Amino acid sequence: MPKRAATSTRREESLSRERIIEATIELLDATGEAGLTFRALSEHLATGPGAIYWHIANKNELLAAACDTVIARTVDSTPITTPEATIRAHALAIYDLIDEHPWVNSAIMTDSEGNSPLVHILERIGQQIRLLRVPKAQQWSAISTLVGYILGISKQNAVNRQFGITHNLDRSEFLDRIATKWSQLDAKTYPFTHSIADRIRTHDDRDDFIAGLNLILRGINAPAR
Amino acid sequence: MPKRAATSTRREESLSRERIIEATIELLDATGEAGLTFRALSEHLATGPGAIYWHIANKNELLAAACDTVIARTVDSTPITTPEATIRAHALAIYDLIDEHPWVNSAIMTDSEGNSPLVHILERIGQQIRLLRVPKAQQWSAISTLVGYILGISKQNAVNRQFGITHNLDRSEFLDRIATKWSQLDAKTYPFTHSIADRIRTHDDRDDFIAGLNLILRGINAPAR
DNA sequence: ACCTGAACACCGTTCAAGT
DNA sequence: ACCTGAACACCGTTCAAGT
Repeated sequence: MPKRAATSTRREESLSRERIIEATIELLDATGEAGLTFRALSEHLATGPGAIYWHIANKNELLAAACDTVIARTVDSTPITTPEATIRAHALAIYDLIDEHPWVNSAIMTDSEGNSPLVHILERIGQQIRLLRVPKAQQWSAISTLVGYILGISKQNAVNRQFGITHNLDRSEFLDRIATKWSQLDAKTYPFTHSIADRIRTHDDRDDFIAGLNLILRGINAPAR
Repeated sequence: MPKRAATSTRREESLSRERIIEATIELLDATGEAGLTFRALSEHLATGPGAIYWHIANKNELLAAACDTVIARTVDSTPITTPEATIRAHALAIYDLIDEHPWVNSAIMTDSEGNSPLVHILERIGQQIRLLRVPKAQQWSAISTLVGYILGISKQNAVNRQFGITHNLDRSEFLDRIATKWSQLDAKTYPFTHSIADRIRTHDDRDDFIAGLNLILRGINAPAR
């Protein structure tokens, strides 16, 4: 790591894969996924759009590499305590990461030059599954369910939030509209949706995420029937 | 429903929202999400790209409407038996639907002209949650976890499968490459990933999906600690 | 009222030409 | 070896003009 105290962008530095990825992350955070264009990125790097192709194969690889960098940073900086608490902490860290950087969504399952962002998550949570003394035969379903749940919910949450932002909707107003719509549904054909219409107004997505996580952890710990 | 025995496309019929959506579904199934362009669609309908805008606001609405149609059909044609079996049946039906029509992925959370595809799923599964005698206070977390899990995993599965198809990878070959990559990781820093490298070779995504579903259902039925 | 299709303002990617 | 930027083959969307 030869980089040191590079607070702002320096133009004199030559192009490099690392520098391109750093600029990509900045651009994605600043302008969102739609804002990442080769023209904007090359302008940010004070070069031409073609120059980037010397270091990176295409847009997919660019996104994947940015994603991998950001996931690794998050996992590495989340503390390890007791198994269940560590799983919760990592789950929430990833949830919050994707919430703040919704573009991570699109690239988390792809891999850039061989190693996928997924492995960082898999490893950390897998180690805790072992510590919970889950029998070897059930470790796979435990880990695949957990990781699938964490990524699945986090992704959806990010998409929803982003949708709200791009259509600049006020959250409570938005939920209110759904609640109203649901309570206007025919109570005979939609009795359940009707009955929980009010509940959606006060719900918190992050709390729901934790509740589901607890449900799964309870299932992992419960004796098989 | 005035349509009857319209086996192939008829040009004489005038344009309509319904006809456009039907053509959209056909085009999406035939050529995938990338294949849905206004130019291709208008050609399919023997008209110009501008004509579609008379009936539909934009591409988002087009996708949302196609998605809603296809979800409603699936939910309506899945049988209702015992609560747990019905939840499983619907979960799998949606899993398979998204697997077969991966484009559903992009639109399932949006809504077209007021009603979201989500409501169909919510209602059916919610009714079964009630029949399981889940206390009122826990119904919300149960339904949001279940629906979140079902959609989350199904979506990821569809993305993965689609990735495999567009890069035309042989599945077992692809898994083999991941397994090899994982087993080549440093066993000290990646002990867990290392240990399950073999497991990934034989795993079945649909089985994992069911296993996770069972874990959640077990958690829903288990007594709170 | 409904449809047409040229035109506009963008994309990702390529590639001859430069240094 | 690395960079430039014009050019290519596309997009979604608009809108004057037609019927």
